[in-house]
Amino acid sequence: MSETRIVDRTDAAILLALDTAPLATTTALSDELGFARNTVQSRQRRLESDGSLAPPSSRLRLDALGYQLLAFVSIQISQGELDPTVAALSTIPEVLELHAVTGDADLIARVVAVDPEDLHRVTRQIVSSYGVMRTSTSLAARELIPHRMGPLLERYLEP
Amino acid sequence: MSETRIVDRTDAAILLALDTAPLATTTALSDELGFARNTVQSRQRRLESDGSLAPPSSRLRLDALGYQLLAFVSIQISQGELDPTVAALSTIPEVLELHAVTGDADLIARVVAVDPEDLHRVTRQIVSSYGVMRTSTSLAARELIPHRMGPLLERYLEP
DNA sequence: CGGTTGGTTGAGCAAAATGCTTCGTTTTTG
DNA sequence: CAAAAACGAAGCATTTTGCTCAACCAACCG
Repeated sequence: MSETRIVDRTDAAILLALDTAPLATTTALSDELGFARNTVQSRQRRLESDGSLAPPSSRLRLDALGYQLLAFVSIQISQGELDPTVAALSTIPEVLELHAVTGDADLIARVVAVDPEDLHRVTRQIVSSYGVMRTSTSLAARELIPHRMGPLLERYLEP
Repeated sequence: MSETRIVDRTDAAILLALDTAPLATTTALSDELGFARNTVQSRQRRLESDGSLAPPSSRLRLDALGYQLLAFVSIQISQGELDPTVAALSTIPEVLELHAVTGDADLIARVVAVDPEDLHRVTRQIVSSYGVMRTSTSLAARELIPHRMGPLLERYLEP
């Protein structure tokens, strides 16, 4: 049982304040939020060491890396070959996420590419990976709601 | 045309170093990487003000928020009603992302929930949103590759 | 109920980091 | 090739950090 600590109101307030001023100092945050500096400091450290936070590089936006194309690739795999298939797909840098899903597909991969041709290359690489039987690509043409956490966090603020 | 600045080798090195030590100071980074402190400082500031980085709260992991369930919901909508539909779906906090995709579905939403019952509630809310005709939910049972940026960034390090 | 534990606060202080500026050198770019 | 932009190095006043201590409060427990 992974005893996952769960964010509380204080953590949420700090995280939301950081969204407004990502480079804010601990002192500035404690001033603004009305917490003691000690509190903000220990909370920030705890969030980091807790494993509550993904690596900082995950903040990097894909277009800032030159990747203009995002696709969701549904993947059907051979029965009982999950582990080696995952290992094979892990070697493809453009595969940003991989999920085992219910439904007609077995896996869903989040994939990026610089242009259509590049996407084709990556898709081909996926198809030819160990254990992969069939794929189906959904190209994300427009990002209608960019990844957001704010609304969930704001729930914590009103008790 | 949004003239998007693109990350270079220096930026990539800084971001990757931060993954190892998220709370590292600018001074420590410049020491470790062999760049001048000025350089690291200006790069970090530029990344933030550039819009190259997503809000810090996007680093927060879902399970740290108490959300154990992740699902991809395919959504078919009424023709020509995109904007109001997006507006309606935006009001649901559990909808973390929304993409317009090619293929049989019109939209794909990334949705979280605390438990199956909660997911059912959220799904119902999506279905009953303005413009939504039909949905199909794929529950992400296991996260096989958690969101990662590292492999893409590491490409920048070898010139 | 008394005791314990865990988190918050406030204060203080030395050490460290930051913000900023200047200047010479590269590197890029038109 | 020349102008412009980026980088490295150095210095310094100011701010922040890291750490410690003591007091306080709430929840928890035997």
